[in-house]
Amino acid sequence: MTGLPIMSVGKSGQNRENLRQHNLSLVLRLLHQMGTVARSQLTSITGLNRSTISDLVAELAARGLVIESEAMQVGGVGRPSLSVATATNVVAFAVNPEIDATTIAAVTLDGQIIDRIRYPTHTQPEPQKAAQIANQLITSMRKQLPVGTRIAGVGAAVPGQVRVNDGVVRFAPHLNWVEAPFGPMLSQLTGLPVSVDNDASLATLAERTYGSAKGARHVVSLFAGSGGIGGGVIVDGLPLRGSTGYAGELGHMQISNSSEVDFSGLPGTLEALVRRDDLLEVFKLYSATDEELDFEILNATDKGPVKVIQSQIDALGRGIGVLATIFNPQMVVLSGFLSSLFQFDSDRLLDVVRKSTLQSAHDSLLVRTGDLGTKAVLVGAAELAFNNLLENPAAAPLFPANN
Amino acid sequence: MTGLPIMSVGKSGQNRENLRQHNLSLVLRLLHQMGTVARSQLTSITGLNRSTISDLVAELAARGLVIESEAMQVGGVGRPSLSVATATNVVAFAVNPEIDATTIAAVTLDGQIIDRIRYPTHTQPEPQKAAQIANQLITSMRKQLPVGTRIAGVGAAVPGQVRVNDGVVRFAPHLNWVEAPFGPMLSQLTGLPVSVDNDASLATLAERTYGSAKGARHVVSLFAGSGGIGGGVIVDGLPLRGSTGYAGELGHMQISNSSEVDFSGLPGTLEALVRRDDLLEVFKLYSATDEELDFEILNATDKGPVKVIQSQIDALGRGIGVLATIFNPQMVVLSGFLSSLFQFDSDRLLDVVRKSTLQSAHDSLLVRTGDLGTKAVLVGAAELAFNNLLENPAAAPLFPANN
DNA sequence: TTGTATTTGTTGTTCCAAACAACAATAACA
DNA sequence: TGTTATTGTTGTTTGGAACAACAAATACAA
Repeated sequence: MTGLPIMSVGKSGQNRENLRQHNLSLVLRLLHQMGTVARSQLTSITGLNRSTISDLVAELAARGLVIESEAMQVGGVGRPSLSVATATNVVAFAVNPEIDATTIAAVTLDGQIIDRIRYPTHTQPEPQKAAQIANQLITSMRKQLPVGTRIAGVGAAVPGQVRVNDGVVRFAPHLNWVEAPFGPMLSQLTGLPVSVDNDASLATLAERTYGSAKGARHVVSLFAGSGGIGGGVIVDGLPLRGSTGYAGELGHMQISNSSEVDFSGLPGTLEALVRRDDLLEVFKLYSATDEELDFEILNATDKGPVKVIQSQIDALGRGIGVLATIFNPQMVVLSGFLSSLFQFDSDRLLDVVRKSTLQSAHDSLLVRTGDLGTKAVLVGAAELAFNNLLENPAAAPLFPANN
Repeated sequence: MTGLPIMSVGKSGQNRENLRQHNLSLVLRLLHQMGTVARSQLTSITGLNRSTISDLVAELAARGLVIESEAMQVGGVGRPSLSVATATNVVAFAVNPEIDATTIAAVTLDGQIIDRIRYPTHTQPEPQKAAQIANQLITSMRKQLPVGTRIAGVGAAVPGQVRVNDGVVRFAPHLNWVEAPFGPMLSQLTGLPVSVDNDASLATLAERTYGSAKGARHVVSLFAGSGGIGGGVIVDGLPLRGSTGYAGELGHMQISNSSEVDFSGLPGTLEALVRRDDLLEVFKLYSATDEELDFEILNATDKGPVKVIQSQIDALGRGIGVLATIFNPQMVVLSGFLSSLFQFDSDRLLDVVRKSTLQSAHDSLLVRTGDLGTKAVLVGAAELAFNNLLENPAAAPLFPANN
């Protein structure tokens, strides 16, 4: 019972530096999420003293991360409080390689996309090629950013399973990538820190920070696109990652005895039962944008399509029920064509959910559609890139846009 | 974008008191988990300064929570380090009402059960009655504890869904309790603080702290008894509770199209497919202890029983696969007769698990049996009761055993 | 046995971030 | 115009962790 240190608490003692870092991080995170906040609000939200907030904001301003402006609030008694906002010249790059295109965006510290390029490719790019494309796009975008812009880093959202620690894409079936060190490659090329994660997990993060799950502490999200069904989970305010970073692959959970297999070869999973291709087929389409598919679903009346839609709604409902039972979240967020399914017959979906969910967990459950659409992945990827800065505002490096 | 505070960070700014509290809590938690630790180890584990550890330990000793003793380590160069251990006179009571008995235990701060009473009942007790029984047992046990013993509180492990915030048992099918305020009742009777949680969640906590999942940060546990299948999840070192406290009801997740229903009326769930009663029936037993059932399973050779066992193994494997895909845990811990199923044919179980788990999440997955057996629930309940003390060693109240 | 190197505990001092107190600034309102 | 309420600012206080110097206790080599 003695001897070996059994726990892995890893230097979690708190000293003065941690204290300051924690508070700086807290203030910057609040501004990051809320955009503009009065200093007096910061004191009441954090519980810190007026003078402490003054000091913290001054330090953040000195580092060029926030800007103090004249009071904007009107109506209250007493001296008007100064407004604090995130600096507009701090950005992160978001990278999203997909089967038919690679997209790049520049996102500001308050979550606004200020620039965006979509670079179509004929075939699915090799990892090395995708990294080169991304680097070129970033390089050219970097030149066009306003002088004085500073870059926090790069976040990549990949449709596949990602080892978050080292930025290696373990398996991305739609890109045909296996054990691809995309993060290190792109970091090498750009000279910027690169973080990589699963696209659906990042979209979830974006919905939590700016979208329909804003501020929620317990969220399950399902995200469907041409690349199957992805998922993301927020537990107590933080993304669920699991021991090696693969947690949240909600599309691949088996919910039925069906022998239909998904893109990873598992039978009876949510992804095997709720398939974009099956919808396209019944609508006699070879390909369609998300908007076109949405239109077809919402206007479906023929028996064939309706039957397929209903069967997918039923499977989706069961999946949601399982997740709600396991996680007891405040809400479930649906994106991509899943929100079309929801809107087609929300009563049916909610009914299936109710029948598949443990009563207690169902009581306060909300099912919603995502707010951010295709922005979610990019904003989420930028979130990932901003994380270092938000975690340690005093020490995280910033890079010049043009040198 | 301004105005309303959107986030719910709730006074999370850190001040000096928090700092001290955090460090006291950290040290006490380490001792709680590791039993006896050298002071020099505390410095290296926490990263705090030697003199700071000295100060913290002195404060904890002054409050009677820890004891410093002579150096026990031998062999090293240099001055031997003093040993620090948790005080032996601080205990929590664990309460576990079940269908046919109510069990009480006194557990020390280092997780040892020093006293235990099982009080059989003929019928399932009403909440009020169960609270009275528990109070009587606690009162009599309180008198027999050594003079000077101090009590941190009471933790109750209930086989059902518990609203952790207010100690109300929302639904416990085996006890036939609905919306029963068991926590407040017992607190009223005993005059002690009472916390309540689901029994399987607490057993998981115990396995994480002292059992086969000791020190693991990502654990899924499945726990089977006469009351169906319960579950518990540890995410990043902390129990998963969900937004209203009902998370982790893993037995009630639908994994198949079967129409068999579980105790909560849901069809096709893990609990509906892995049933103790089905095993008893095929063994032609009316009732059996866990040990008897374990013996029967491990020695089964007849075609009928083997077939049932195999079918349950297959369902269990699928359930584990779903959970491993969702949570990507380091390990899955099986307790109760699930460990018997595992031991009967571990190859078969692991094979099913492999086929139901996303490859990435399967790579580093361990499946283990629980170490603590029936102790787990009681130790876990005591953990719950100790939580206040561990969270804030300087402020949490302690109560005398005999007055 | 003695001396040296090594590690740990102890004590007094230093340092730093947050709290606090007093005052100035700026609004609403009577 | 004076009063009240709220917020920002400045200088001081405070508490807890780090630090430095020294003492204590061991292993090991000479």
